[in-house]
Amino acid sequence: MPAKALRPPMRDAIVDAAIDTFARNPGASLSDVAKRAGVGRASLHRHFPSRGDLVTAISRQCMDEIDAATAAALADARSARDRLSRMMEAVVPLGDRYHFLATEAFHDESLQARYEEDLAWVARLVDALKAEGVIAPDVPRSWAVANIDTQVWLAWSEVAAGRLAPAHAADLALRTLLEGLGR
Amino acid sequence: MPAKALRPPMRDAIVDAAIDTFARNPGASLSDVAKRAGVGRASLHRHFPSRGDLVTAISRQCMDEIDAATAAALADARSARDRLSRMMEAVVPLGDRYHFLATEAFHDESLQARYEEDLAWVARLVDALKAEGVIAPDVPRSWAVANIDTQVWLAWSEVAAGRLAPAHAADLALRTLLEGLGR
DNA sequence: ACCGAATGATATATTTATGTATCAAATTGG
DNA sequence: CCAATTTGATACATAAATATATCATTCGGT
Repeated sequence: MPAKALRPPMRDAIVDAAIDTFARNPGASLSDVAKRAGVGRASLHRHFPSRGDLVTAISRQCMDEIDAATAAALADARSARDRLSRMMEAVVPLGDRYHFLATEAFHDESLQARYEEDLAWVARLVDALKAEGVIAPDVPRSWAVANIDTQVWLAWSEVAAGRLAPAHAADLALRTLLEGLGR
Repeated sequence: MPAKALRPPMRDAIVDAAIDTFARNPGASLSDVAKRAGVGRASLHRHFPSRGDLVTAISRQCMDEIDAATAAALADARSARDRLSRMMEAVVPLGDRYHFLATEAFHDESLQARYEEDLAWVARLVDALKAEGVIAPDVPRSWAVANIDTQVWLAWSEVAAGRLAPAHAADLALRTLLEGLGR
């Protein structure tokens, strides 16, 4: 009877379109975003007075989605390797979100802090993977972290380009990380 | 006595500065480029009437440098694996150039064709690596190509950030491609 | 020292993106 | 069906980047 949010508000459509647009072209104009969202530019400004407001909203949304997806995926992981595997599977479909955060310079202080927490989480995951012998000890931590980021984005790109199925892409990304392309 | 080109012309300084600037921020303004090159913005417009002219000049320069570096490095390579290894070592120091080309949409037709040739070269290299058993047969060609591109850029980034020495970065990139981070 | 070319600084015009205001039309909720 | 809100279209203002033109100064070659 309450029937809250029966119709997803225009705000969400704009945010989705903006993520999509900015992932492909970080310098895209607000007209581009409005066009992709199928709304007038004026309406966009009603929901997000300035470009910065939109970017902040996007950032928060991306973090929310990624945090939620990983939290669910990691619920009953039993090892670091398991956590990596589940994380990749969960995050690859959100690769555009992930990439947006990775290339965005945050103006909002709380978002900045939250993002750095996520980075630190990956760094700790890498350490745990080393402790389990999954990642070699002589691989620099920064190299491993950068590669995890990259493989997620790469996998998403291949899916978005229609060259790979989501599950296959995530599998290839994980395999490339842990065993390379060899054999 | 001819003493041609004793002092590198300002044109080269601008191109170098532009590559550097655009690699870090694709949306940088011409003022940024001029500042980094240490020249006036008016002088920049004398050598490159429009932004497009500058971008085209950069693209050509990047391709020239990369083609020259790889041609030299591949002179006496005896296997596909050898070609990959030498190519990576040669190209990682030019990673900013490489990445610029990979993210640039060419307006010039001849540059577009030349770039696609380079892409096709990498694709053939991947096929040869498969034939040698260096790359597994079930790895999609597009995945391998994308990973080679990415590892070059990643290695350069780590070098540029001062986290890795050039030789170490190229080695890690090659190893990550062929064996992953594992063991 | 002189001359010509190239440069930097400055001014100005043009374009593009951004942001604001207004209003008629459409959609929603009652 | 009606009223209130929301939307899209339009017009307008502002800011930033781009592009062009001018001129005094500097630099290199002679």
